[in-house]
Amino acid sequence: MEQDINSEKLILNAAKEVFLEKGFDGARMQEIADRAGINKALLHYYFRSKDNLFDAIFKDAFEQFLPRIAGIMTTDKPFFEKLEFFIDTYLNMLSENPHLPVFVMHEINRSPEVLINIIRDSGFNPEALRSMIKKEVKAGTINPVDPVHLIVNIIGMCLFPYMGKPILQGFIFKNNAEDYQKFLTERKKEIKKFVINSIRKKV
Amino acid sequence: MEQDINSEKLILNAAKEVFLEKGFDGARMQEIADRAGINKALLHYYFRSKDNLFDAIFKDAFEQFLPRIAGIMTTDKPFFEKLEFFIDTYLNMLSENPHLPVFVMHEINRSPEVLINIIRDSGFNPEALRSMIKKEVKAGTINPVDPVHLIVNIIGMCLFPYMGKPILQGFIFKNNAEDYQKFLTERKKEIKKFVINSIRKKV
DNA sequence: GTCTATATCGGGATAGAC
DNA sequence: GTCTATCCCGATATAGAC
Repeated sequence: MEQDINSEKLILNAAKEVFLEKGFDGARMQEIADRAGINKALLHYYFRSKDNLFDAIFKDAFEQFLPRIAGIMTTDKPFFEKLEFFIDTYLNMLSENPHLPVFVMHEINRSPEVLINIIRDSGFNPEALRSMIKKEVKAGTINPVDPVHLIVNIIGMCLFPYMGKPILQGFIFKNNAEDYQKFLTERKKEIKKFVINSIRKKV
Repeated sequence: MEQDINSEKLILNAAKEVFLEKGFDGARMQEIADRAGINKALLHYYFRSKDNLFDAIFKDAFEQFLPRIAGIMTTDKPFFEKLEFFIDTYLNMLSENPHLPVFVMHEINRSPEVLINIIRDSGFNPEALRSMIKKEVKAGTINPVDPVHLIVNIIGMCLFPYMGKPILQGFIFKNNAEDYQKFLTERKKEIKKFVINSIRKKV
């Protein structure tokens, strides 16, 4: 654990917290400074403006939000194992960053132009994923299924319990946080079961 | 079409647009006034403050966001028909209000206390839904499945393509809006197929 | 009810001492 | 590099004429 406690790191950590909770428009430079335990002027010393500070955070957050599948897909494990591994890792990431999805989607709505640049930078290539699923369909491992729809289904099922936490916890679980936590851990096996049931070839 | 073009309606319509696009913190009273074609001072004449105006919009939006299932569930149609009807109506609503999900979830993060009041007002009762699904499981119509997980799965699959539109359209569809629209219409049958495949009893 | 003009204040940004 | 004090604009809100 290299706990570099220099000011820049402190600022970035605090800024990430505040921006993720409040969004760009709701975030206050004062609050970021307070949480970082430093002065407001220092923010402008390290990052010239609120926009600059935000960009540093957002780029990072967005890349984390994009499922890191390249690594998973190149292994030679069986398809269903890859699938389960992907669901596990993505849900783990969400547990550690529960605000990430709403933050990213809200901010992208605000200014979709930013996306263009990030797309260029990121080496994200959906084609690998597509062809992999097609291969499985051809091999007869799984039922015929459109790769994009399958991915969107899975990610949607993973994201919603985190994005909708206040609603679900409030309405369905009568605000019992413990019950909701239990529900979240259950989802790993539930999503896997649901997906595999749907696409596995029947005997 | 009773096109009541009195100022209050004009304001509410404009406010809904702006708040849904920008969120509370990003919305500007000036922009709302402009879009309504009236003066900024008039906003404060009808609604005392930005908060008041927002509350009027949010309550409405939130109730729309909650899937209106009560009516569907009381019919005596077969289970799978109810299911398909639910998916169709929910996706139709989202097509007409694409910003709704991100808006609601972002704003609820900002101040979850508001939820409490709305819960009290709304007559939403998840118990009916729960017991209905349980009944189907018992009757052997569908595989054993936890009702809450099933609902969360379905709603997640419906919501994500709308919330993540800029991302999906940008990354997967190379910013071709037409292709993405086609994808969205496909989802009706894809989600139904995916769900039914997963829970239907095998012969 | 609807407007113009203005008060008030919060928050991003800068100056300048140390 | 870090602080205090201050500038200054933009945005909500109000006063008051018509």
